[in-house]
Amino acid sequence: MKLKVFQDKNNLILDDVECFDVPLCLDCGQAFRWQKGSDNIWQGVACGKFLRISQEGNKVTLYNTTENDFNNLWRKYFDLDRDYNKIIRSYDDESLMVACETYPGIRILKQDEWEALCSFIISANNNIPRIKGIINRLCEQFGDEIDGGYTFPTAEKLSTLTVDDLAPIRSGFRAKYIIDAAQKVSRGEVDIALIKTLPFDEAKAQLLKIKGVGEKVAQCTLLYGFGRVEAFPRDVWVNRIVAELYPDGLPECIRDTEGIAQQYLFHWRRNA
DNA sequence: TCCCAGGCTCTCT
DNA sequence: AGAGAGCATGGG
Repeated sequence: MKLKVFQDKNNLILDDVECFDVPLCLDCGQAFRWQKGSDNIWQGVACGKFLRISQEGNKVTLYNTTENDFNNLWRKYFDLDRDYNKIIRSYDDESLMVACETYPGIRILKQDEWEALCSFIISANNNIPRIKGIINRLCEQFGDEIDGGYTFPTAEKLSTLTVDDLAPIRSGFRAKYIIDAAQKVSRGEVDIALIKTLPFDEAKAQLLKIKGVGEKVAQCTLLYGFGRVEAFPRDVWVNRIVAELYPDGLPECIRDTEGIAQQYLFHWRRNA
């Protein structure tokens, strides 16, 4: 995309953005920590920074942000170097085309690997408002304060806790899974750095060693945390879509970008 | 009140 | 290997 980037005092402006709907990206069920503040400015903590961001038409404002931070952090986080127009054009499946036309601004956020893993462990058999609540309490209790928000607690930090310590976040039966994940990741039994280098199936196998991580959570972690867009997480909504539209298999055109197609379809079906 | 939620583990066939 | 119960909690 012919993205224009320039500084306006303390703010970083993006102009002529394509296939980028900031509120949609931040609130379509892939990340759980962004909140809409007053005056339509969204705020949250990611990439170790507290960010406020807003959008009017094709113009996006990242408040109090340098061009360095944009290029080093946010460009990747918002997946701005991927040509979503090209991907959408490559879809020749009718339902998928409708989904893309309806919600063309969806992008796959490249979140922190550990945060994505932990977040989708919490997502199991849970609803999105409650997932957000649990994760917010987790960050407030055990993360570090940073400007207006809190960082996501590290695996090292959480590995020192017990299930009882997590009672205040009210995560239910998932607490023991969070602890197991934190312990395995912090001691390198599940090695995030290694997983980045592994082929998809081997990477998934590593994640499946964690209690509370099954097929769906592993796929979500690989998609939203590791940027593996060939992942195809199947939740109840996606399963409905597959049963209704693709009973004989997924369309050929989504090969290698299954995860992106999945996100369009998920959001489309959920809001139908 | 009841059903369900971006599922997983454990147990029983 | 495949099916089914149980799981904590709270939003709608």
